[in-house]
Amino acid sequence: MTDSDGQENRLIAERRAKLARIRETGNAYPNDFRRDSLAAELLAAYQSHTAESLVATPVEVRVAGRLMVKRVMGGTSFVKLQDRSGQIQLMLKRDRLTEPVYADFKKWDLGDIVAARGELIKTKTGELSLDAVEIRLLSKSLRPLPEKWHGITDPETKLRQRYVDLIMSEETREVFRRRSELVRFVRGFLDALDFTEVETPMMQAIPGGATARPFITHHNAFDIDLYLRIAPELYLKRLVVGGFERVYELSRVFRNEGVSTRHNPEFTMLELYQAYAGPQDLIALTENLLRGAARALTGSDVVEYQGERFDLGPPFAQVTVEAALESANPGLKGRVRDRAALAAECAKHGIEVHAQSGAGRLQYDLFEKTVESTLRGPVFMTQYPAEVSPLARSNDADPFVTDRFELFIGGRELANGFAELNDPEEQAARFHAQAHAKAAGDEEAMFFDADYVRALEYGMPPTAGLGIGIDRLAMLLTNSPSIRDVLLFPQLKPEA
RNA sequence: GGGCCGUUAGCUCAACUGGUAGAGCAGUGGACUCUUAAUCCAUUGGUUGUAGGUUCGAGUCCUACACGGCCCA
Repeated sequence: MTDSDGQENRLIAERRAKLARIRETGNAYPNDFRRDSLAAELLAAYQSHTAESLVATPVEVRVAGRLMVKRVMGGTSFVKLQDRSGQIQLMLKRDRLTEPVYADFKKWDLGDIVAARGELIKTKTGELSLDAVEIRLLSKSLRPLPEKWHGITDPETKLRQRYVDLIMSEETREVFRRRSELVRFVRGFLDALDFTEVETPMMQAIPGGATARPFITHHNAFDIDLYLRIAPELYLKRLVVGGFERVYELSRVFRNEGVSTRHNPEFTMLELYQAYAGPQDLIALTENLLRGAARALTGSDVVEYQGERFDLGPPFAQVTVEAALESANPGLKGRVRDRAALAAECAKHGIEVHAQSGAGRLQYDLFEKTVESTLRGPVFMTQYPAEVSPLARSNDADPFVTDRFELFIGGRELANGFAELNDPEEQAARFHAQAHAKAAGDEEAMFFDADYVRALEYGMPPTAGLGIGIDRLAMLLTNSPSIRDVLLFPQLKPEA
């Protein structure tokens, strides 16, 4: 692992010595070469041409990239350059390049950044190649690349040295191209619906909008502690008050919790708010967004994920939390709001029951434990308890629950939305209850945000809001088993 | 936090019940003017994750620790 081993030093030392010789004869890191073609463009345009037609109408091009394959023979050698689009083969002939240039090339190493100019040809085996008349070393690579055939297999090295993983693995490059495509799709989708993208504070004096432990940092000039945001929610709703009737933010949030295949301390969330809309409007929007993203990224409504198939084509099922609880826990039949019955079921599953937890809290804990992982989906779970939804509007007919929904696919929560609580007095009461729980030791409970209540007092139109975990959606659409696979630089413990 | 597994050359992997740490790729020297994981000849390279312990002898057995993976909470 460490670089200070004599062995690696020897390999690097050889390359450093080569670099030193290059420095003696000129600029070792020139930046005056300009390419005019990418590997994939050339293959797309000329792979179908015959050898004869390429001779009859010569095409001269300039390419550059990383040296990934090197097959040296006596007077003719073949190498492959890798650029952002793919790889192209160069044919290097001693007679054409001249003896000293060819001799220099033989000293180059895999990993070097190289430029070439020449005419396109077809080799005897029909591979489109560049018959080089000029080659240059643009950037010396000092560290040896992993083995060409297997690349990196150690998952830790792939994450810690993502740059090497990206050099070696087309699969990894493809995952992150698709993630980028996903984000672009989402922005286009929302822009087309007349949503405005905004940026709200990541450093907040009062973290809110979710139940989670925040990171704390310090602002020197004000000499105050600030929190990294756990959600943008309360700021986005202030903007709805201000008249941004359709608003979204697609950006990073931070939660001070452990790492797992599904969790990273910082992750990317889409949150959007739409005035004069209800939960069913956002359920429809969520379906359209997922369906469109699947089509854009995979060309199909049917997503294959870790051996399962999920059809995002038809409208997704909707099931209430209480219905799912009753079918997963027969002991709750007809007593799904009975705190004693819920506590008994919780005990059965080893769930800690706190004295201050009401029936809603116990329902939610039991739901997470006995239902969530069984939900294949896509399915919207609806009617979440008000007790665990302090920012959601209560259901008109049944104030025990809120008009909230969560989308599950493959046992994982992907989205969370609800009709927003816009009654300032009830919001103040809910904040008080949260602050009370926090005082009683619940570190994830919310703070009382007086300015947010003041904003609501100016009047917020009836609004529905939605949050979608972009990393988890990227996992689904790239068939990645771990969130680390869709994060370029996931959080790891520092190297020893 | 608990359980199990992993860590050997730059990379990918071997090394039986404890008995001289090996191979392929990469590298170095040589041959080779259409290769496709090019081929052929020769060759360098190791504090076996770290620190202890048991033993005549430890990559291998024991303990602790570090990092990672999987499962559970």
